Amino acid sequence: MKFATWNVNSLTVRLPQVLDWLSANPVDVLALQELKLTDDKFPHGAFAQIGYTAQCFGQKTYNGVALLTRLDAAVPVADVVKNIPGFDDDMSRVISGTIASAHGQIRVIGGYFPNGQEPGSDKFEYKMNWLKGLRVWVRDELSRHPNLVIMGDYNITFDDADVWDPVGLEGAIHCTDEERYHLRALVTLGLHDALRLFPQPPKSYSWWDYRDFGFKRNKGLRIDHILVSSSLKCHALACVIDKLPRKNERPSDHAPVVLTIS
DNA sequence: ATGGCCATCGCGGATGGA
Repeated sequence: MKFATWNVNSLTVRLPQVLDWLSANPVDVLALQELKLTDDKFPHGAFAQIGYTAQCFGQKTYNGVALLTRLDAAVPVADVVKNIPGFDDDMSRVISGTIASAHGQIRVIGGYFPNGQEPGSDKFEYKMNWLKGLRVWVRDELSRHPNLVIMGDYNITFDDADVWDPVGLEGAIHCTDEERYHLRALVTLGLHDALRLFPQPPKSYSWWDYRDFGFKRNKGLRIDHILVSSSLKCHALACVIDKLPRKNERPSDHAPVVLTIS
C-alpha cells in the first residue's frame, strides 16, 4: 500500500504531469497541495479516466488541497473533513479522510502548512497559531484513530540535514527554532518521520528554488513530509523522494514523497 | 545583491511562494 504527497504549484499547469506520474505510480492515496483552483474547476474527469477519484478543497489563486484515491478501492474514502476543526481559517489548507487497509482503518490527513514568509511577520504569527491549532486537533485525531498518516507540504525543516546551506539559512524561514519546535511537538504526540525510518542519499530534499539552477545544484530543502503513527510505523517498508518529476519541463518546485507500507 | 524563477490576475506589475 502506498501513500504519496506532492505540492504541484497549480494543478491547472501541472495536471498532465500529475496524470503521468499517477499512471506510472499508482499509489493508493495521493495528497495534493497548492491546487490554486476552485472546486468547480477541479478536473475530476481526467482523474476518473486513470482510475482515481478526488476529495478536493480548493480556493481561487492560492492554496487548495485534495486527496486522490483509487476508484477500485474496496471501500471509498469516508468522513472527509476540510480544514482544522476548532481552528477558524479562511484558507483551504487541510483535507482528511478515512480509508480501509489490511491493518484496519487509516485516517489520512493532507496539509498545506503556511509558508510564514519571514520570522516576525504577521504571516509568521499566523503560521505559529495554525501549527498550534493543528497539533490540538491531531492529538484528538490520534486518540480516535491509532492508524494515522499526516502528509503534505509542512514548510518546515526538521534539522540541518534538511537544509542545503544550514549556515547561510540559519534562522531563515522554514529553519527557525520556533517552527521546528512546533514540528517536534507534533511528532511527540506519537508520530514518526517516515523518510528517516530508512537510509537516504545524503542531501535529500523535496523542494528546490526555481532560481539559480536550484535543482541542478541541489540547493534544496526537505519541507515535504509524511508522518505516521506508531501503529503504522511497524508496517512501513520504504519511503522515498521521487526527484524524477522535478526534471520535467515546467516542473513544480516540489517533488513527491512516497511511503510504502505492508 | 534590495537578485535570480514561477503562478496568478489580467494585460503591467504587484503579490505570494520558499
